[in-house]
Amino acid sequence: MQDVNEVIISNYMSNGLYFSVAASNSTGKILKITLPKQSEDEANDEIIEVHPNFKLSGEYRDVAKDISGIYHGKKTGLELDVLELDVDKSNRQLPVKSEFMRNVLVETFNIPYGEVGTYKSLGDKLGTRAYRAVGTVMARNPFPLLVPCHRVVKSDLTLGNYGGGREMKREILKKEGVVLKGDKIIKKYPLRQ
DNA sequence: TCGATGGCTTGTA
DNA sequence: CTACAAGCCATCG
Repeated sequence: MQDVNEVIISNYMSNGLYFSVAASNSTGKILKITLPKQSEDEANDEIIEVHPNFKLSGEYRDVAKDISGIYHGKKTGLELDVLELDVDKSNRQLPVKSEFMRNVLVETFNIPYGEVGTYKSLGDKLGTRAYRAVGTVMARNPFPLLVPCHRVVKSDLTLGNYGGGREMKREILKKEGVVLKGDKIIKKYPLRQ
């Protein structure tokens, strides 16, 4: 597999919020997704920071639209195989940095719409007690929304932290039908442990 | 290489 | 309910 030399950035705007996705020009796989931003530049800049060689194109606009949909509470038909999940064994600018990171991201992807998992439940599935390390993977998730780290909460069912802020996490979960009281999920089910 | 740092968890008070 | 300590272990500089 060759290096990522150039990425294709596509955008989508909805309700004044801008989303960007970056795909590899060689494999077509998604390398990075941004959370909603106030402007297109702001969204693009987050990607360009990591991938300075880029071109803008509408090629992945449909993907960006789906990402925007997830933010607004819709389900997505996108599958895991749109993502670049190869582990970055050397210095190839790939987003997934370790087997551990890949495993955590895949497990997170499998948390269904409207359900939640916990940092602990993910760790347990992977046979590790490195719950904090699970949180670190969430914090560095290159594919927010599509890999639904917003559905990963603390073991006491309070929200925990989120890259886009706790408020954003709460709002997305509410749109998915998760019932909260303050920072705590009160509805016992649906709940994925 | 090794210590510091985390979107955490559990136990104790 | 809050507060703090200790434990965990992958990652980063």
